[in-house]
Amino acid sequence: MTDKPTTIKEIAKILKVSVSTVSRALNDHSSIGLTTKMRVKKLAEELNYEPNQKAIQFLHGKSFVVGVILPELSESFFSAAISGIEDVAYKRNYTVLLAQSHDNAEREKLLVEKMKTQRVDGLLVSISKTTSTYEHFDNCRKLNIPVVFFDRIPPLKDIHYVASNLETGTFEAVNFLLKKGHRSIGMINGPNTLIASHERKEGYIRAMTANRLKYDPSLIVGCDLSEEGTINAMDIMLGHRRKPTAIVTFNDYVALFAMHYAKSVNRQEIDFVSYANLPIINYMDYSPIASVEQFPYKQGKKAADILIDLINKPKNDSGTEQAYFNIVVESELILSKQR
Amino acid sequence: MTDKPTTIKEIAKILKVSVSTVSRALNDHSSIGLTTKMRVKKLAEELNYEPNQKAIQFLHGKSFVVGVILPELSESFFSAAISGIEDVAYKRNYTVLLAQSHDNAEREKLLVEKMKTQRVDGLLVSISKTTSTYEHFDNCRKLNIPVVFFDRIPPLKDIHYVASNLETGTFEAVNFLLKKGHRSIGMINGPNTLIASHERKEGYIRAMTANRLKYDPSLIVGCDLSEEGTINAMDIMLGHRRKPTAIVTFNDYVALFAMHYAKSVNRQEIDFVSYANLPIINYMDYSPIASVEQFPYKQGKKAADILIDLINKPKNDSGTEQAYFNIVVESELILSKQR
DNA sequence: ATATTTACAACAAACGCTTGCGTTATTTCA
DNA sequence: TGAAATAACGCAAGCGTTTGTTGTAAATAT
Repeated sequence: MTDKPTTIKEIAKILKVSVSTVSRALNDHSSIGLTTKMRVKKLAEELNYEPNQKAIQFLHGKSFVVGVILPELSESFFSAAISGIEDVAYKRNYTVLLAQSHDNAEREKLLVEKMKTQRVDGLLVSISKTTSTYEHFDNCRKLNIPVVFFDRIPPLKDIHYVASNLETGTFEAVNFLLKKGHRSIGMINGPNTLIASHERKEGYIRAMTANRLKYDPSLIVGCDLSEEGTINAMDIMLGHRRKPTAIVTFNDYVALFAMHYAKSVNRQEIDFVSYANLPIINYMDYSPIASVEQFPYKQGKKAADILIDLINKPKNDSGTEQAYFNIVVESELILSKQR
Repeated sequence: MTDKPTTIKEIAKILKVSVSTVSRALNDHSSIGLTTKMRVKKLAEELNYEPNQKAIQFLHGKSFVVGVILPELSESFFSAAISGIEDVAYKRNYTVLLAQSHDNAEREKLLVEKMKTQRVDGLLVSISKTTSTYEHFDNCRKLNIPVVFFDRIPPLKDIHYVASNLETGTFEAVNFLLKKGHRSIGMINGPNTLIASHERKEGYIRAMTANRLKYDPSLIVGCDLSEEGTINAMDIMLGHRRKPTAIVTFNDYVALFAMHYAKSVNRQEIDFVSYANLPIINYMDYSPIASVEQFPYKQGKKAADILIDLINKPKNDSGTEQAYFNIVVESELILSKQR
């Protein structure tokens, strides 16, 4: 039946008016008579007319689409962030083009390329673990596509980003453990390439010194975040001469692996503190006693808002100094519910 | 510097050739001389030329975008499915426009509308828990936008879908428990509105009768999948006169709640079997002894493949009877690794 | 040397829609 | 009654690309 979608032209022909009249009628332009307006709208309705967005986008050079590139949707941090992004995007009449890099720098590059050819109006990016070059993003700037990074941000100047400050949350976490009486606190940290690893370390150190305790670097061990890596780290922890009685882990997965291992070697007395990623971890029998919450939904919202603002900002007229949004969302220590 | 993106026209002007020549040169058309080709390509490179997809899509009336609407990304079934969808979409040169209904029928309707105005070439949908009317999808057909449902499919004739058959997996699960010696097996099922609940029940019944055992309907209790609902169901289970020694739960969340509750009332001896959703559940100390795997990644791939085939199929020339793809992915019982 | 093919490139239309401007009637005011 | 204001609509350009057709020179065949 309905083969090709109805066009404005067909309506015009049937009603024996010009296409411009139809267009204006549909857009409630003031210079169109009420009767013609009605006739046009009625027929449009009947014919199931839907304006061809492709044509309109093409005409305006805008797509009302924001691209989102993130490492892994299955990580609940990101799926929560996406919800935030979606919510503001829809509220502001944008749609979301989503893609996962699967923590692969190559793929990430490819995706940026794809987004570029799709001519998204802006890009929201959380970079992959393995990304070490950043030209593909510069490239976007050349095409006037604003980029806002969130959570996993590259070590660059002159970028827009939204990220959480893990330093304060970590400070709170370590401080909490100290107040609880722990004196030897271990930390299973992430790879040094991540800014987040440094922030955690800083928070740890600050908490120690704030409590007039000596900071023992050997109590912080790096880890590639895999299960094997975690077990290696745990072996170091458990064999440490200072016998840590509490451990701060890089994320919930690491916590899970670590706790599991601790239990298997009968060291269940160790207290764990982690960073909130997995909602279900609270349902476990042996779970972290506290978590540093990073508010992914809020971060997503914020980032999307900034991006869309950026998109709609009048072009930087050569003279105007470009301002960069650097939003830091404070993290917060949340004590686990007693179960 | 670079304000507006470079166009083919500018290249033409600079090189003093026609736009068509430039276009053909860039597309390696045979009727363009090698030297001009080179000149054009070189300049295009220098000017950072990127073809304006909006214009191209508009011209062809195609967007090379498939829309995906699903309930919740944070459910790992869906995030896995998305990965499958993405993979085939990219391989076949499509991009993915994603949206979550958050299990809200209203929002789902809205999203379909949005997808329609965005003129996606096709739609992949897993309907929300609360969806009960389906006209919004019919609407797509009128615009010649093919729709393929996956996993959560509506009870309609004449639709394309990919879904898993939970009946066989459930049969295997119950059968497995019976072979293991259990004689009283409970099932915490989902709401009756879901087809999946029925399939589970059917599988349960078939396994019982296949083993010449009487089927006791009171051993299957419904549940709204919340924690409270699960605890209610568990109370019924635990108070049942036949004392179930094994329980099949609707999904991993329910399993988690149930196991936790079982442990808290010291009934840790009960064996659980669930449906695989959460990868991390295997890291728990007290976890299901087996899971029914539904292969979300595979389902996603399959669904996307069908959709894109549909998109590229020559239009149904009035006479040709439309064929509907109804793909069933068999589920499979996976025994948990001994840990 | 003339006719015919070949190689290369330009012209122009088309996709659906918006919008500045021009063109009619019709009304309003002096 | 004539001039100017107003209302209602049509014309046509333009957004960036692709593509069928046409044009023109050089190369080949006769």
